[in-house]
Amino acid sequence: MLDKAFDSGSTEPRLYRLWEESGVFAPTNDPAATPFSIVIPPPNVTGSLHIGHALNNTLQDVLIRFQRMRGAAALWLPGTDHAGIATQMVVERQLAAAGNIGRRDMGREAFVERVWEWKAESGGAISRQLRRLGASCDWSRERFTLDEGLSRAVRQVFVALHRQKLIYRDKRLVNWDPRFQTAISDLEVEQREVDGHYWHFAYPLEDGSGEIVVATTRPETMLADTAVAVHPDDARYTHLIGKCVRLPIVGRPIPIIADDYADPDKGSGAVKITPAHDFNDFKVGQRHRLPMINILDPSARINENGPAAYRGLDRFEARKAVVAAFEALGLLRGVEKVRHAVPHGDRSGVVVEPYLTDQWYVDAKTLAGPAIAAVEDGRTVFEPRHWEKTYFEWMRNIEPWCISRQLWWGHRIPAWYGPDGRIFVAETEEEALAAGREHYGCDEPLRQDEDVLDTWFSSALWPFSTLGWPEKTSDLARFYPTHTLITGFDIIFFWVARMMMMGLHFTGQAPFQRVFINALIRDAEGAKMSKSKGNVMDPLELVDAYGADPLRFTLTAMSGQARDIRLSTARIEGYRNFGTKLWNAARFCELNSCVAPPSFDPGLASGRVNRWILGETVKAARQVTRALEACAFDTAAAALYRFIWNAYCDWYLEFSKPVLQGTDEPAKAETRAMAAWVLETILKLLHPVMPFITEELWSKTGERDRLLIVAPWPDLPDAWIDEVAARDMALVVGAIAVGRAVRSELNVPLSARPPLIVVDADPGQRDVLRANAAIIDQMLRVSGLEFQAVSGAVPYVAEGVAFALPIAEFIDLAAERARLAKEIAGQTVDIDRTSKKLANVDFLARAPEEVVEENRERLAERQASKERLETALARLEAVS
RNA sequence: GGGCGGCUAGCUCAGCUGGUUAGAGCGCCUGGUUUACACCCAGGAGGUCGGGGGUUCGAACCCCUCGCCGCCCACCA
Repeated sequence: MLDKAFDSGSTEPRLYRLWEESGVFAPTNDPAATPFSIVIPPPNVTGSLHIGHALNNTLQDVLIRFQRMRGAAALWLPGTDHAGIATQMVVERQLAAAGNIGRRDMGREAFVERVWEWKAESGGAISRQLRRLGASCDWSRERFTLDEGLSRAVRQVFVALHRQKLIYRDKRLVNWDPRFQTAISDLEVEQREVDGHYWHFAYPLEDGSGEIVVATTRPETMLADTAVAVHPDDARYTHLIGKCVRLPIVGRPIPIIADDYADPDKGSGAVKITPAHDFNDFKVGQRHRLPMINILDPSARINENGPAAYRGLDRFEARKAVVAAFEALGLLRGVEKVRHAVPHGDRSGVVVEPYLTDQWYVDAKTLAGPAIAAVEDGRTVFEPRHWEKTYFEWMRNIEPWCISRQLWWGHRIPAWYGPDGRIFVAETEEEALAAGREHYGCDEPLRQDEDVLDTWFSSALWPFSTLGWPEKTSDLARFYPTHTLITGFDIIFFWVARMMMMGLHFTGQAPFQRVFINALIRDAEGAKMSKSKGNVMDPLELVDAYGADPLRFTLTAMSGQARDIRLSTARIEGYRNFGTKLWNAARFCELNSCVAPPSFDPGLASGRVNRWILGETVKAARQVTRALEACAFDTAAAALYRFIWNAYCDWYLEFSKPVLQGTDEPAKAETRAMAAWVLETILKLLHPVMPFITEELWSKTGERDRLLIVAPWPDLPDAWIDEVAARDMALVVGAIAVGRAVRSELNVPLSARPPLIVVDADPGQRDVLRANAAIIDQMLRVSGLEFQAVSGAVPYVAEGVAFALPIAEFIDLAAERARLAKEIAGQTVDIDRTSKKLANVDFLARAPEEVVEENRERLAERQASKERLETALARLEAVS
């Protein structure tokens, strides 16, 4: 006997263990099975499961469970990302909290060892949390981006790209994060609106003939100015081009140059040029071969290139000092407050500085070509399609990708430097030394590059490195390219684009056929969830409170494509109730000994009600299947909900009661079998979204030869759809539903059991109603059918059949009059609209014939019911 | 400045390539101890589909325009 309700707390972990131990998460070895693979977007190893992960991984799990049941060799490959900066931060913070010495004092080797220790202790949290969600990943294939295999792939890719001149070392401006003291890529820079000032400074002309005014929001950079630019056509300044100004404070003469970059409409029209500390100025500096003076040290303090009085000052202190100096010199020409966007490091949160350093770059432009083409010609399709625009936009304007990071945790760059600075790029130190020997003619000591690679460099290889590349493994042959990638739009640039580039370059094939972009989760008010706002919803707490299934169903149902998801517990509660509803339906079946014998062939069922629910089941299965094929997860969830609750529970099980409680044994047997068979089918169809409750019911409602997780997906023949049964049952449903509304509106007590009078129906309809009299009796609470009109009965129409309920003694005349008037008004509106349409010659001439015909039938039907209602109203008036 | 998405019932959202009276869940109101289920059952109220214009026999859906809301990219003179 099933318990009163499903206990998720005790059942879910038990079932997950059962699945995992049964080995069903690994793809089948059946060579005939079509491979279907997904690689997980590897969460940061430092991470814990947040609600976004819950959504993303639920959708992946729905898809992989669906494919597994369909018989595919379904592989969901899990793993984690070493997450350079994030992880290094966590461990450094931990060291600090424990009062230990810092990273720099520890030294590189000891620190990295400490990070590995940390990883061993607490790095697996997110994998455990994914299990609680029910994620059916193949844990035997779990990968980590710093694993030996993946590291080897990274080195090989680096060396190959270097050899192909697609990786190179360059001295240019980078975004420098002074807190972490590392370069970061453009994508890791986040613009934040802050309050600041425009300071207007006068630079005196060297010959004393006047001054030129420039404006800046970063006064400290003037210490590194090497020119002032004006527009060549700016009449105010043409006479000054070629002259010099004497840079205040510093005292250096710098030229006034002509460059289009200067915009006559902005400020004074003259702009200070600081090539070493501004991206635009850098280009101007290159054009004019200006000196590049770097005045900042790695922590953004003024270095030895600044005036003595400023050395060692933090950039913001230096800013104040520079402004004060200008004021003291009488050269401050104005200050305005401005609110402007300032670049910040997305991890560190501090203002980043354009900074002149040597770094490694990937020639992204070249790699982007094939990646753009693959999406253009549809080898890879984004879902929803509009994200392709975003992808193209970025890919077509891509900049060189700075891949070196001045960190310790990550893949160390496989480049070695000789005593003369010559670079040897090789996969191993031995190879580098050998190359050095060949070059120098003797053994020379080489020093490996201190830097590590951007975390996203290894992630870019994820779809093939995790399958064993560069080895030609059977997994690689079988599961690459992967089928679908499910991820968030926030990492289309960071990750998806780069996987496309690397995948195509190294394997010749796009790494996935389809990229499904899932929405972003917000709180019930629409705010982005963040710890600082305190509005985060912890998925594990939600699992504790409601179970994994309701959370999964909620996320699936709300995964509509084009929008942010606002999550509320009310919704989760609703789907918890849905699970309970299913549980109780199963209890009902159990109570009524509903089991489907192995020999049961639903197609041979003869009962009208059974043939009807069979057809509905086929239709529901079609809908769910089609929706999941198309990643229309919300549509699948809606179809399941409707079918299970509104068709199976509300109608079919109610219809079955008179039979199950009756004495017609053959009918009883068929209904028992059908009820059980449909329930079984429901468990299968619902399993991808609600795996736990369905697996539990599967095991408790019948003798099973296998787990539900590997049961075959329902593939039901259309021939099982019986349109006649569907039409017949629509009549029964209509008679009951409309009749109930009449009773309720007229406040007829439930105890009243009048007969149901069938006023006007054709013989076939009468037969249907007669055959279902027991159902109608029970559900409409009437006492049998009568086929003779009685005066004073309250009429209603359903499915074109006229019914009446003799309930005169209960009714309030005024209420009934109001009801009829309202009904008539409703019909009148529709009749007017439809007849107007049919009177329109253009409509008749241009609308398709079937639409015209539909409207004709509709009009006739409405007019008939209106007449009936009017007659009834007239009779009522006569009584009163 | 460039681009994207959204604006449909009190709330959260469905409504595919234009064609019945625009739907669901939650909430609300009314009535229910019908032996699967009160995490339930039955019924009900509630929307000029952001505004305006256009195309069309016909527009929530297509076009134009305006208005909000959100996001992405660029911008620190």
